[in-house]
Amino acid sequence: MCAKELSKVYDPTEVEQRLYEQWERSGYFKAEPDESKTPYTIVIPPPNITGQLHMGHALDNMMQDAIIRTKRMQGFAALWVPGTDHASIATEVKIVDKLREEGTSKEELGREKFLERAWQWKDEYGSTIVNQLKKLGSSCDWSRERFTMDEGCNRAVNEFFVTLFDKGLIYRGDRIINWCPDCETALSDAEVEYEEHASHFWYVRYPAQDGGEGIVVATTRPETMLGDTAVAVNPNDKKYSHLIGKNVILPLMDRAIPVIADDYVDQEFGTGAVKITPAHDPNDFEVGERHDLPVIRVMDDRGVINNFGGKYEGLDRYDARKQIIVDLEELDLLVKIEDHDHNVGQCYRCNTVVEPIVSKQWFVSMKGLAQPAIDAVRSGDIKFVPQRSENIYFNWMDNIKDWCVSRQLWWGHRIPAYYCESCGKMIVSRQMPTECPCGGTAFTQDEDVLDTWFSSGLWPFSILGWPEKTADLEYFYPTNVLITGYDIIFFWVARMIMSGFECMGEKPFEYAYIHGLVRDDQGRKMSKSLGNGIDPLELIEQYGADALRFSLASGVRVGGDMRFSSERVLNARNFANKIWNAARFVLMNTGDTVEPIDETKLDIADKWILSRLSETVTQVTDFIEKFELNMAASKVHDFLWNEYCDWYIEMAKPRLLGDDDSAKATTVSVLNYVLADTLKLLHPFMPFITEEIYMSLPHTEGSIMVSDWPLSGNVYTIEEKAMQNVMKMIHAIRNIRAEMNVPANKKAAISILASPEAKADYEMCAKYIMRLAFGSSINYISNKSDIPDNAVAVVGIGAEAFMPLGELIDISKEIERLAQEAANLQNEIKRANGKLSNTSFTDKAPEKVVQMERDKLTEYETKLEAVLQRRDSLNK
RNA sequence: GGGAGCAUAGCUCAGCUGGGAGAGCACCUGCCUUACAAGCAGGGGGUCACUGGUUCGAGCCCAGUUGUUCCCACCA
Repeated sequence: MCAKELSKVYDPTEVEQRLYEQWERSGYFKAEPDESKTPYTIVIPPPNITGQLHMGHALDNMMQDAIIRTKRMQGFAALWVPGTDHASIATEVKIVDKLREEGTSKEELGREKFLERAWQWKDEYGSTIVNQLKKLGSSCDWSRERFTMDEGCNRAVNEFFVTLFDKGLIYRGDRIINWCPDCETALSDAEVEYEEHASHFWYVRYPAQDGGEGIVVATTRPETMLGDTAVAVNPNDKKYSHLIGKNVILPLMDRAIPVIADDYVDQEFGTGAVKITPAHDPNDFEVGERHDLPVIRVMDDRGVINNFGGKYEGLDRYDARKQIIVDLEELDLLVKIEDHDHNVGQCYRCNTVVEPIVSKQWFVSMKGLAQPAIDAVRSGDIKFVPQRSENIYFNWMDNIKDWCVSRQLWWGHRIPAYYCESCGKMIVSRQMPTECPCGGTAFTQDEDVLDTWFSSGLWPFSILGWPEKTADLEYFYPTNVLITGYDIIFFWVARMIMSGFECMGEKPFEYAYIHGLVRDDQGRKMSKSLGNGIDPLELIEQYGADALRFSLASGVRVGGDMRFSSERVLNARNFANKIWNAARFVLMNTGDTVEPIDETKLDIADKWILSRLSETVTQVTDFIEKFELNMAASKVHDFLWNEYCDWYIEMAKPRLLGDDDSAKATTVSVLNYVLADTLKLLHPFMPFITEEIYMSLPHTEGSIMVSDWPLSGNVYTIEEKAMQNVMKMIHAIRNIRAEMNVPANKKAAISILASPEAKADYEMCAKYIMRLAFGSSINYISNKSDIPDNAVAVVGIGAEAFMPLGELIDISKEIERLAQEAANLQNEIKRANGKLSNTSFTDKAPEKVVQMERDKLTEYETKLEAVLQRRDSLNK
């Protein structure tokens, strides 16, 4: 593009779309096993097919993209595998809702037709989220896009299931599980969310069978009493010892149930007596097993009382509760009601209060699987970033319980267990068996499907070909970093680690980078119900993907949540515009070609900026390596804006306008090369604008995506230091001009009296001081006698500057100002002297620190001398 | 009950292994200085939550207190 065509304001919309299409066509996103390169692999946390891109995705994917882009430029075979998750329960809930709207139901449709609908749904909506990820600029290898329910993933699921079953690590049995009466399926413990609800304790008397007073129990769920099969007390509890072994009458049901003794009961809590409902409470279930109690399940799958609930049959669980309380009151068996806040478990998908229910389900035995996964993190084989997020992991893993993996849903991987239609024998196998030992040849597959996370837990290797031994798997596994939020450590991260060791015998990733949540500007979780969600797509449309990405990058704290407001994006947009205009300036001054940098021709300003660039390259590279993207982003930002634009470009102007062709050419080279390297450093965060500019720089070839990551270059310590002093002087001059309200367009003659050591530096920078300190002329003087009259003085390091500002100078005020400055310096000198005369400081502090203090002291003393002399000379 | 994070300018947050408190926004002053007013130059503004300790030296390390956010477990 010709420089003249660049508009004054950067317009991201057109650029982003065009470049993304170009990138996709170019094949730069693709990665193949390449023995000449080192692999670097990231697998995407597959978003749900029902999903809409939200800020969490945006953050997550920006980070992955930034890292994979960096690695690609650093010469790795960088692979980022994308895909989507079938999200069994989440998707099924949505489809069921849709069917309800249409006036039908999944039962009416039947399994086969329902699944057809589900696949249609997937085809229709699964691409939405993918297209949204593309809008962000994600450089995934789309040719490898996967789906957790595709054929390969299904093979992996069956393989894993059968292997675990054969090892005895998967079993089927009646256990207490969390049941969602709305979704009508079992849930795993991780799928239950607890929330505090205001509720009550109901104290109910169970009269003794022999007509005695009996026993009072307290309960938060009175409706479960219909299924009580005992009352338990602590064996050491004297107040109840006489009842142990006797029977009490279960009210409303008129059933005699025993009073049993069990250590589980806390004498101090409630009445010290507990009603035992083995079918509806996990603790009671265990008590029941110990005492061989009957298990009576009184609710059906919809949470409605069943035929074991006597006259309450047909009532919803909450209606039954109300009725039971009324009835107990009438019987005078309700002793009292207490207010009680109570944590209730809710389904993480539909928020319905879950019911602990005994049910026949499939379980994975976890203890054995967990051990190698725990060890790997303990030993540092897998590293969590930040390290403290390990705590969440260990806490879960150390207390891991068996995982209920069966779901009474249709959308998902069907459990590979088959039942012989002749003899009922169960066969677990990779494919439908052909013959049963009994001779039967007809089989029915288990109705249930597997927990979504059963398949996503295999993601890092199933998408590379497992259980086949593919070249991809060999080359790209284990992956390097997994980036995700702390909210799915249990669901996903932990399970991938376990399955990784089980299936591959090796960790699935080296680093688990755990980031926080994106919150609104008041620190609240973004949610649909609050309506405080910020739509990343709207932000992209308004400000551009680069701006969104940069604002996210500069906001991520390692491990912490981030507050987000669109103001941040506005800032990033302004930054994009700043870059754009810097580039515009460079291109306006650049011809068709750019000479390579000739070190022998470099000016002090060139060396300064190159030195600063080198430092920036080191830091940015380092921070990205440590996944500290916010630091990396802010370093490039500061370099580009505060050093390259504010100083270097300004210093380039007098040279570009001058008539020294060689200096002009050198300036153009440095401007271009430094800009190109800076764009590269910025590319991981702002891929589009950097590409757009990079491709228009004459000395670059091809796409920035596949350019080489910058290496740190020469550092010019001496020039950097000298330049710094000059910059300080310029700053001081601007400062005093502003103080005296001298507008920038009113130029002043500047005389500089420099020390012999600093003289050369200040002379070299004449043109810069002239321009940046608003000089009309500049001359270097050697004697105090040459100081112009009526001049204001600025004391810098190694030099003093004088500006006759004519009528603006009030001698008496100037003397006052100098006196004030002298006082400040004296204070500093006093402080430094105090420190340096403290022997414990000089003895114990590192030499470097002491020396720094000495240098400061000398500097202040020199300055003070100059200030005092100046004051005295004005006084005369 | 167990555990973790956070507390720094009016707001949002940086601050690396301890060595004179920073940025952006907001505010004030002056500038359309031909890359950029989505900008430039300058400025004001902080008892680094509190208390104690370690240290020559603490925003940073240690102990405790308060406030706040979150995670886990769960008592019927």
